[in-house]
Amino acid sequence: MTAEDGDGGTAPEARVTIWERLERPARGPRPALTHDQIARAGVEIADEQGLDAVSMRRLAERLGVATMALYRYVAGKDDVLELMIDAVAAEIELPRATGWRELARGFAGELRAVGLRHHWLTAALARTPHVLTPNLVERVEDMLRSLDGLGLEVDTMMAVFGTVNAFVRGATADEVIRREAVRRGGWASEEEARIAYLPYVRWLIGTGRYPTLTRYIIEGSNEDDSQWQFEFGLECILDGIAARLGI
Amino acid sequence: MTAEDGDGGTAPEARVTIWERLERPARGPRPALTHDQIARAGVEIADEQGLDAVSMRRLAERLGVATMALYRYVAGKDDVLELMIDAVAAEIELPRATGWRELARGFAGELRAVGLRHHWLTAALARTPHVLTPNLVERVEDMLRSLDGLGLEVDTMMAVFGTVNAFVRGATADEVIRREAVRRGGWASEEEARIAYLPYVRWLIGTGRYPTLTRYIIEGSNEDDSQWQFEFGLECILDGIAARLGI
DNA sequence: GCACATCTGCGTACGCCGTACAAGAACTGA
DNA sequence: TCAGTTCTTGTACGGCGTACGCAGATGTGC
Repeated sequence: MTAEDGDGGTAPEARVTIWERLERPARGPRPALTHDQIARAGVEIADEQGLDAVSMRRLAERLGVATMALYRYVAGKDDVLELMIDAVAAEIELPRATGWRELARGFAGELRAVGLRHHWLTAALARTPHVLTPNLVERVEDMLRSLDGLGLEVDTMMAVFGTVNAFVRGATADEVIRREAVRRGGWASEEEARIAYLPYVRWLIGTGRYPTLTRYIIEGSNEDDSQWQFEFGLECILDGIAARLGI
Repeated sequence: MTAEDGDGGTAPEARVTIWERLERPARGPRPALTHDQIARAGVEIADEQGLDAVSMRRLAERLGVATMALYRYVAGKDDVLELMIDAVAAEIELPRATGWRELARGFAGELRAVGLRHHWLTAALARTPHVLTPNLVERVEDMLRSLDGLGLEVDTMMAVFGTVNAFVRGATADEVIRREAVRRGGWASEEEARIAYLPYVRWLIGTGRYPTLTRYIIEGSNEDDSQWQFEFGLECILDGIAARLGI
């Protein structure tokens, strides 16, 4: 939260993104780090100890440089997050040369997998303002291309992508939050967490105001809930899109 | 990130949520604050200056008490976030006595409206571990009840709710991020932001690797994009659910 | 070969943050 | 009245992001 003022009546100043500053000038001493190394180190720390553990000091320590050395490569911590997001976005591998529906399925599954593998991703995406990192843009392009030539307007194509994207992010975020609650609470399994929260749940049920939810808690077979819910939702969405657009 | 260890082999300890600690004992001096006031003050600060501005010090200052006084009412900052989330969740007003589809539409629209009105909500939901606040639970119950009696299993009912919920949260998050980028960049309008990012977009287009995205940028009529995209996606989802479940 | 512009790495310092701790103030029930 | 309980507060600690300026490494033009 550095440029927080927002009240200045100044003219729209051009924002220079990291991605435009990547090529290094050929004048001074050779840099000791690359942006890739920074991104990788950040991802490692976040994977191991959570996003809050990614501090400039710890990052520098892991890279073997002084804290302030990092600021030669990034303008601030937000840039680090952006590098990290782009790094894991590269892990999204889309299937080649299939129809839009297969590609959407692949994109959804991969995005969810990445979000679960890197449990900090959801929080990072919610924090950083600039989300058009190169690797993400590349996936968007692939998705749009699969929808091209079906007689849709570009706005509609983007809406299709946006719908799938929004669902996957929301579903993954929910799932991650539940898993994180288990981890941060110090419980070994979801079962232990359920036991720990039992008094609260009992209190909820005891109020008598949530009969349907109570039925879900008691009757529901909560086996592999998340995966099944995700696939159910995704197929509904793809069905709805196909029907509405006639594709 | 207080209970971050997660390695202790201790037994599953019961977690006592705020909601169970709300009733006060009748012994000591009268409390100067209520949880409601704390929630309201937090929401005000976040609305005005963003979620990062909600610090225990600032919160206490606005309430006219010392910083540490807050800790008589909350166990830590996470509790404050939870109170804030529950406070704005109360703003979700569902239509009465309609079919599941109308109710889902209402829920979606209201949740999106709340998320846009309180632009910090998305980030808050991504940070706090415990998301079963009373007011949220109440909305879940209403949604589930509207699906009851249609011959669905409880798991399916919950999946329907989860799908709609995930989509709305994802879509709203995306929208908020875009708006926040404008605000934090200090630009007065989205048009100014577009101009500021023009060099980057030009660079993206210049690479020639994103032809379909380029077409969207050039041909797309980006008028009221978000609202239209949201409604398009929502209707597709409701269509798909109705068709798949025969309801 | 050498001065100079330029870039890199780093140490220090400032003002924030969340919150542990313990002592004092306010209130109640006996 | 007064012991017991709860509420409020000041201080302090370790951590955070990063502004600033200096020392040294590196390439360029003479």
